[in-house]
Amino acid sequence: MEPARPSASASSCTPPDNGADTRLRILDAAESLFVANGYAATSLRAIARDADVNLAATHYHFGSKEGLLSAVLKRQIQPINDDRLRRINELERSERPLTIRSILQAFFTPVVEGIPDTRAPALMARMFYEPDALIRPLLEETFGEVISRFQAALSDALPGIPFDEVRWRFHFTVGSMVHLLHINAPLGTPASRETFITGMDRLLDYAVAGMTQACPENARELED
Amino acid sequence: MEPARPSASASSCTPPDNGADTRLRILDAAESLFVANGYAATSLRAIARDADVNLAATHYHFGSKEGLLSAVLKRQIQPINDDRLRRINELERSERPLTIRSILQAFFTPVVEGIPDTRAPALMARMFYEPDALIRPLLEETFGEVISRFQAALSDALPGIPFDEVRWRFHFTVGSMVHLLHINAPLGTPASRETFITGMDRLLDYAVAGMTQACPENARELED
DNA sequence: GTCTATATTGGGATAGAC
DNA sequence: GTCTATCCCAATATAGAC
Repeated sequence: MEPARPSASASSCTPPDNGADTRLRILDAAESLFVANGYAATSLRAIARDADVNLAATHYHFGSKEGLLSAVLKRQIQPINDDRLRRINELERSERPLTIRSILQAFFTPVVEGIPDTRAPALMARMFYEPDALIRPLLEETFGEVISRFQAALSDALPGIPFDEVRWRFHFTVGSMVHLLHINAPLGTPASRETFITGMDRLLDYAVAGMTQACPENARELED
Repeated sequence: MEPARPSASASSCTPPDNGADTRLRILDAAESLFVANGYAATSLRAIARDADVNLAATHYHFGSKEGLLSAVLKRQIQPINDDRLRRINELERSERPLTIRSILQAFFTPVVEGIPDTRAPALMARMFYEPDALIRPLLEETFGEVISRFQAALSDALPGIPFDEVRWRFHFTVGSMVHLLHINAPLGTPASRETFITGMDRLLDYAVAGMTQACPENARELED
């Protein structure tokens, strides 16, 4: 099915369709199937079929199913978390004290702005509650720094609230977000972008209210 | 391993250890494994081993893996939702208008009060985001009535807020709850009960704040 | 780097003795 | 109702030709 490329284009020019393209096609297919069916129910055979590559190619490029999952996660979720850290750092350089709203915006926005593409939110949601034991360390490695970083920022911005209470409230906030990601991308659907954006806007209001309960003067500080 | 029961106790008296016990042991084992590893990664063979029954018994009693899952869900989650409906109905008979807090209490409390036992929350959380296609209709059948019932009650109690907005806020509330259920019972751990109760109390405050944003006078109406 | 072919294991489901 | 034994299929992974 896949015609061989002319050897003239095999140099290091723009069309990279010969070797490295297989790897990308596997990553794309694996991502779609993991999102649609979960990790356990997705077979390497199905991935190879959807990617239009040979089964053995999956092992050649990623070593194992677990290695493939790790690569899929790293490609999509790490950029989001890196962007979150970049935003919160920049925020703390520019203004102090931070508002709850601005902190949560730094947490939510990188998810909305498809980085690197729009399937990232769906993948994030699907992987978040995967029961497979091998996924837990991957997730804790991926999200641990971001969570504690934002917990600290939120605690600074809520000086009257015990840290334990802040931790709980942020926990609920994360749950609300993951739930939103699930509903807009439950079964591999392309996640109608306007509905998703609307949901994220309302999520911000909801989370600010929940985080700042009993101190409403904080809720709209940034609303100018 | 399993010694035969004396035939004297084979009558319809209290100790039902001969025939119907197998069914219960399968249900218990399946529930634990589904919670711990998810549906796809759990094999009937593992269930039969843990239940100390023969593999064929799982098919005899439940027909298929899917039938077993359905039975597991029905046993644990339906009582919770029935209790929710009972509470909201009773609430609407006794007082009007309802407060957001009392409605959400009617939604959360049945989850906390282990009905019929304490593994129900963990099962509920695990199944909520299962990707397997066969689970979606089961869940929509199980939760659909409860969700729309509580959406309506919340909308009645928030007369100034458009129904669509109420729907979104309740959606986030459900997400927070499911996330809490996951964290206290992520991998088959027995879900330390005091931590879980603490979380549910704080979840109620958080959700009331989120639901009643911009109308804080509603938030503590029932706090007498 | 990519393929065919295969080794090995485990899955769900069923038939038929007891 | 419960067991043994088995069918049939799919899974991950690998060896070795090209």
